[in-house]
Amino acid sequence: MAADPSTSTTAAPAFASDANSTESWSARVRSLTRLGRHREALALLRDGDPYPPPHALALPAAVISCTALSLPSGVAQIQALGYKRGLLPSSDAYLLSALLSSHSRLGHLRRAHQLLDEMPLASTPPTTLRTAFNSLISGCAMHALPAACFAIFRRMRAAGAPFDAVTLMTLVPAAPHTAVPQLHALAGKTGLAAETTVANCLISVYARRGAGLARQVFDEMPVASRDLVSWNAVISAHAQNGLAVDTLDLYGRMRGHDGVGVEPDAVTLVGVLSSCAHLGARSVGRGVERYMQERLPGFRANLQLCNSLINFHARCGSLPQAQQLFNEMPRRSIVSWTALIAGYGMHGHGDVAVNLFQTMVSEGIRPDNVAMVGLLSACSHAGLYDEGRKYFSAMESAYNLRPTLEHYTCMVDLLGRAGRLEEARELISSMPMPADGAVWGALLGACKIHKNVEMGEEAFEHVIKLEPTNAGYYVLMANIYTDTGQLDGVVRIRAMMRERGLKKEPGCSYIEHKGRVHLFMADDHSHPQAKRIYELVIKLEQMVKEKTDGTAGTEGGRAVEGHSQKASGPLIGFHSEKLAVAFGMLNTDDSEIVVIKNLRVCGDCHTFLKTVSAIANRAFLVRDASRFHRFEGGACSCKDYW
DNA sequence: GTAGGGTTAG
Repeated sequence: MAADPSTSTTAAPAFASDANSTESWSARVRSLTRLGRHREALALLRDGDPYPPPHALALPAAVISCTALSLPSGVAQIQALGYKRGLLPSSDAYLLSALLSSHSRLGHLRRAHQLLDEMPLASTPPTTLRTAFNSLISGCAMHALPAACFAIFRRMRAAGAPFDAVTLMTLVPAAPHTAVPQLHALAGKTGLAAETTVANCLISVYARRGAGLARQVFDEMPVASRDLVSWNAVISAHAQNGLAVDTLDLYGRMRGHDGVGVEPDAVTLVGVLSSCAHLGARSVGRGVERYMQERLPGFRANLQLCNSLINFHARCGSLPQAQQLFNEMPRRSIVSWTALIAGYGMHGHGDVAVNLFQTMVSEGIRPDNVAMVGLLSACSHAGLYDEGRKYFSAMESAYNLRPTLEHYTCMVDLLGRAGRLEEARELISSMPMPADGAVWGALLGACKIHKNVEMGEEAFEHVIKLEPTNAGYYVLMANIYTDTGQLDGVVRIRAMMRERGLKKEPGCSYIEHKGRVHLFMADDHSHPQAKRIYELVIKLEQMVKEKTDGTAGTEGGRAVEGHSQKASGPLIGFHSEKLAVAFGMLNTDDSEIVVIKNLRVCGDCHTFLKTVSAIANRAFLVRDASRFHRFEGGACSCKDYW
């Protein structure tokens, strides 16, 4: 074995004055292995003085180094040496475990089993048995052989070998989800569930199927036994399952009293930033960014963390910051590109998104399904009909990607909003898989824009079969009837909703001011400044009415939120975004007012905000459920296409 | 000295 010249030179001085006993020689091998300098470790073992022969302490390290370098013949040599010196089949637990793990990692599971079979079960100490079985189980887990893991575990118990936290930590992630509660119960019975590592493992595995059980395990842990990994696991569990508010709540607790002695790391922040991005929680996210700059100086080298930050900025209205971060990254992944592409898409800059995508491809990055969703939705938001169609068909022909339901949803949205409703419906019938609620919902949304009752009814029929409890679709259909003057239809839909006990999701908007979040619901009077806010909205309504008199039309949407039975009343709607914007106007001078909203902006509010941006000479950036609208000088960045 | 837990984009 030749030493790697680039690293062996650095190794020499450290050991130059070392004694020549076999122990210190072995210690040198072990330490090189631990440092990941595997070639040097093996070179030392091989080229060192063969007499006296290497101490037993060097052998497990040598096995690890051979494994890391994928050298099965080296492993075999060491194993032979182990037999020759009587360390095997069972007297040196460390060598045994290292060999079992090595054979399993290298995919030689039969050899691993043989080694286990040779062990004299009766005369081997239980702790040695335990590590031996654990090693083999973990090897099988690494090769995604869950059945083998459990077969060995049964054998382990039959042999009377005790299992421990490591056993459970290896089995739990390998187990089919239905078996996890049984392992959990076993952990409880044996007291192993109290081990932090076992609990952490249960949290992360439960998290794959919702946050509920993960949270329960976390909550049941004694506060003092929660370590950084516990917090990261529970925070990620909520972030991954879309529970952004709970994620931030947990983060707050971690930073406060409950997390004493635990400092967030990059993993924590990845989950937190993702939730900030979803919520539009700008001040929390900026706090995270400051924390990174102050406490994690090397964060730019952390791809995942940078990607999360790009996504955060892009989705929270700071495209320039997202772009700058992207430019400064030493290394980028497809995730970095996708976050930026989707960000430009959300802001209506479809052309930029398409250019970025082209650059990405020209740099040799092959698009994946997620990148295509970002690109197609960017085309959709910008009305780039031809590009959207081109890239959709390129998925299969150029990139060997099979379109998923999400891609079809984007395309139905793109075609439908472009007014090509028939084409959109044809696309649905050509799909190789059954359409889901989102696909039909996209068609329904397009029918709302183009006031097409017949096709809307067809889409509605499908969508409520697939998602009978999603109130948003009923509201959409009702709005189509409202817009086309079919009030009997509106009544019918309302009756359906009542019968089914469905309530439309309340609209809410929020704005951050001086580090605090000000949340507004439709027709909400709870804000301390409510009186002034309403006075301003009413005054602006009046001004807007005068300015747009006769030209505003009845741009639908008044049934979207709030008390829409007043739809026939005066043209005053206290939708949440109007309240939030008014609050911003009252409390700031000339900066851009940023509002985050949970539902789509309705046509009335859209007209209102455009006009007010001109009257008051202010810029408003509103993120609604699907994209950004930037209102300035009487126009919106969506060019009224949304 | 051996076996080993948490991570992003739509």
